[in-house]
Amino acid sequence: MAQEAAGEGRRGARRGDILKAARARFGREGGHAKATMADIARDIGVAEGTVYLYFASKRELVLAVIVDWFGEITERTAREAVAIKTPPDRLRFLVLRHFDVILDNPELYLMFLREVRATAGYRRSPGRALNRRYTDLLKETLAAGEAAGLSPATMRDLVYGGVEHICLSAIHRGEAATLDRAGLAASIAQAYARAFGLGDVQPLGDRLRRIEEHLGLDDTPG
Amino acid sequence: MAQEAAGEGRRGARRGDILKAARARFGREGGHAKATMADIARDIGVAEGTVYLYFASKRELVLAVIVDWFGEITERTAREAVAIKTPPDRLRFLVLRHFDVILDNPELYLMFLREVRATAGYRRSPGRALNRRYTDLLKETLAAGEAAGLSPATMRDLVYGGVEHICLSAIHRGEAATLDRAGLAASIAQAYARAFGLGDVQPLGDRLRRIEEHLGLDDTPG
Amino acid sequence: MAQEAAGEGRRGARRGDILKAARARFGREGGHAKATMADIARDIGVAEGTVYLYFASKRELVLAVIVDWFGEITERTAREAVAIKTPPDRLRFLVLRHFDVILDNPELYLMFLREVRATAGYRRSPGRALNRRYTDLLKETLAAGEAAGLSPATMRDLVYGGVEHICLSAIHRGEAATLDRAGLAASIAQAYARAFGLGDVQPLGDRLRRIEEHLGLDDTPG
Amino acid sequence: MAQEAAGEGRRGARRGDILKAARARFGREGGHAKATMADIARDIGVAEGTVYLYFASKRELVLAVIVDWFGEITERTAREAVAIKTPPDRLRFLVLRHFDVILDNPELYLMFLREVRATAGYRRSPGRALNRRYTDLLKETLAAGEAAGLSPATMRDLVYGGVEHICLSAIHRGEAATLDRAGLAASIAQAYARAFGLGDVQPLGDRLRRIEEHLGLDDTPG
DNA sequence: TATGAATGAGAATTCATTCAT
DNA sequence: AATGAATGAATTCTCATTCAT
Repeated sequence: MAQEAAGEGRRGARRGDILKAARARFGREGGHAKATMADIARDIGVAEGTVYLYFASKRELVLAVIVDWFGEITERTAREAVAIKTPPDRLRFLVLRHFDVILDNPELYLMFLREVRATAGYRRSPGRALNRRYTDLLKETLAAGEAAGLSPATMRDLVYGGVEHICLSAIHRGEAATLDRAGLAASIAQAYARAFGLGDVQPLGDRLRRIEEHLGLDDTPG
Repeated sequence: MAQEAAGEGRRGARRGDILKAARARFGREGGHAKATMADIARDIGVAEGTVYLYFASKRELVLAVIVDWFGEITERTAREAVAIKTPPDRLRFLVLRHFDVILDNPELYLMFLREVRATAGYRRSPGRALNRRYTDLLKETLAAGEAAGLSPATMRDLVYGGVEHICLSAIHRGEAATLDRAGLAASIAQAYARAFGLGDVQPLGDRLRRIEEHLGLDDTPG
Repeated sequence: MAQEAAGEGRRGARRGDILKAARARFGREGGHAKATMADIARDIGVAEGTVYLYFASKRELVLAVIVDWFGEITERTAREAVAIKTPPDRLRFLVLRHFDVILDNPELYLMFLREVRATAGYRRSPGRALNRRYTDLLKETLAAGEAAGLSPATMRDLVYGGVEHICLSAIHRGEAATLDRAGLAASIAQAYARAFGLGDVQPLGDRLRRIEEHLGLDDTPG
Repeated sequence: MAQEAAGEGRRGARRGDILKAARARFGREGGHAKATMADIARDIGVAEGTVYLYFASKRELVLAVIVDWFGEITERTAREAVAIKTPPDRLRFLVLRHFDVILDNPELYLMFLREVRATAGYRRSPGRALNRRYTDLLKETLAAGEAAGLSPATMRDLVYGGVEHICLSAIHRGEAATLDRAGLAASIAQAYARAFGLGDVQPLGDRLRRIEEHLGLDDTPG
């Protein structure tokens, strides 16, 4: 039972210590490139060789940290998402969550982008499954939409890509801290809902037209 | 005047040779990380030290290559974009162009993402102005639309981020070559047009104002 | 008695398991340098520390494997050699056997060359006695010869060195498998028999001279 | 002209310094395994990186040292050998020379055996040609003799293998210094001359043919 | 007897940058 | 303007051996 928790037991505990120390180091400015195996070993008071008893190489440790981190996020996100019933609300929730994921751990996210996603063997990596579970939450939500010519996967890429880009831009401008995550998430979710014909969101133009007609205003004044 | 042309004069010619060789090296698999200053010097038959007479450091050379590359793209895109009158068509054109930019030179684009945009001093860098001119083409196009709560800059980020994400995903899956760029660009442009209310004959804001005036509502409520 | 058999008793059995696993590992491409103590322990399902209860160090295990291996070979060779009565036949037999020893276990033989024979303490090592018994079989055979100025030990070194060199050359050329061991052994044994005046082998030149004289042919025609 | 000497010129001089320092280090007890690149660099007062400007890796340096050493030996041996006319004398000379080569630089010789000859790519390596030139001196000498069923290459292997074995045995016994090289060389050369029918005024084959013709025997019996 | 987690020293290699000529 | 030889810091990974349990 304790074994099952994958964090108990002498071996599991030590492995957990290493992962924790590594995540902290990798999360610092400069990311995993600046962190050395010696640093991590020293942080938890073991010999360098000891780290290699648990992770065969630095790259493996990097990947393990990401899997570990993404696992937590996915777990939590999936748990919370089920409580949100309507697609538009769920979309807003997932967009906001992605803002949090990136802005709270930019270095880890960049590490994921560069080291995991950009890897040839990624499709079969253990990280792949986790990431898939995470992004599938959005894909399923978007599948409720009815966008002409766009597959759910493409819609998902558009959403995550857009959020990612906004976050990285903000980080680069040094405005990450002051970003109105919730507000942006709401606006963006609404925009995408319109884009993908999600929920009962009706194109703004159509709604305006109805009002204009009702009021007897010309279609194209002056 | 000859200097202005940036390609005239003995000095300009040599500088151009270096830029060309560097762009070729940086564009290869592995990008600029795998390319050494010695490689570049050897390619054009000069000594290593000579490169430093034109570029103070490798980083500076990297930035110069990007500015050079982006300059060409921006020039061409701006020239071609003016011929396209309606915002929806222009949006589709710019989306397709971004697909081409990334998929034709993935290594250079990644270099731009990591090395240029991710730089503290980016805002004042010469590359910044060029990139701004490039992305402003889209920003202006999108400004014609009006989505509640989204600034033109944010809309632009959403569009470019989405395209970027789709391209990188395709590259990672090894499906970059078979991507239906034109088809995807059309669908995506349409989706964003819906998202941002683009393509309506008249900007939503103007129409709303007319309605508000007609109803005798205040200009700035609450 | 049980101890003497070196294979009886709980302790003897485990020791034997380790030796067997080590010999297999050491015999692989790369030899003992590539084999780790952990490999060997894992092969027989014991902990690394356990191996050290039977062999004080890796070096000791290496030596024990060689003694073990050479013991078998010597035993068998001595047993079979007694049946061969004439020195020339015995020489051929021992040459062929040496081809077999080296070509069937090149890695073990190289290990013997480098690790055992090249050791300062070799003369007193347990392996020394065995190897001596093995090579003495040849030395005694050659002692029957009457070579001017060559001690039996030197003659033995010449023979074994020659065979060794031919085998290693063949291995390096990748021709070890196609070597005509028996044929080569016969020719080589005959050459050495002539060299050392062994048995009734008379120098070819002398025999020819007798024939030439008998036929009345000139010594140096044309 | 100075360039031709392959040791002149600034670059050649530095390369020569490194080779010299490396040969000295590799020749010490423990051989090249114990010598570090840092040792060699320090010996001649340059930075570690400098060594890598002349030799791409430690292995390449090892091979270069061997080629350099063997080149000298071959040059000298070939030069001196031409003055010795009769095969038996030449055989004795080459045997003695091999004693000198091994006993004067046992560590370098072992390095050659392990690192060069035992290498898959050896046949095409630059060292191969040199070694071939060296051993061919003996092969040609032995070709004058005729031993039933033994190719000149095999005869050469027997000779060099025998000498090698005697030397290594002497080294291992700590008797290398007191070895009577000249005396042994004479006896051994004589033994091999007998073995291979060398030293007879006329090749055995020719004499046999004459006898066969005299007796009216067929050219190709059986 | 057996375990197996922990140790820790040790060495090759890269490459942007400099500066004397 | 051009050369190109020299620099040297910086980090990963291996594995025989030990010893507390």
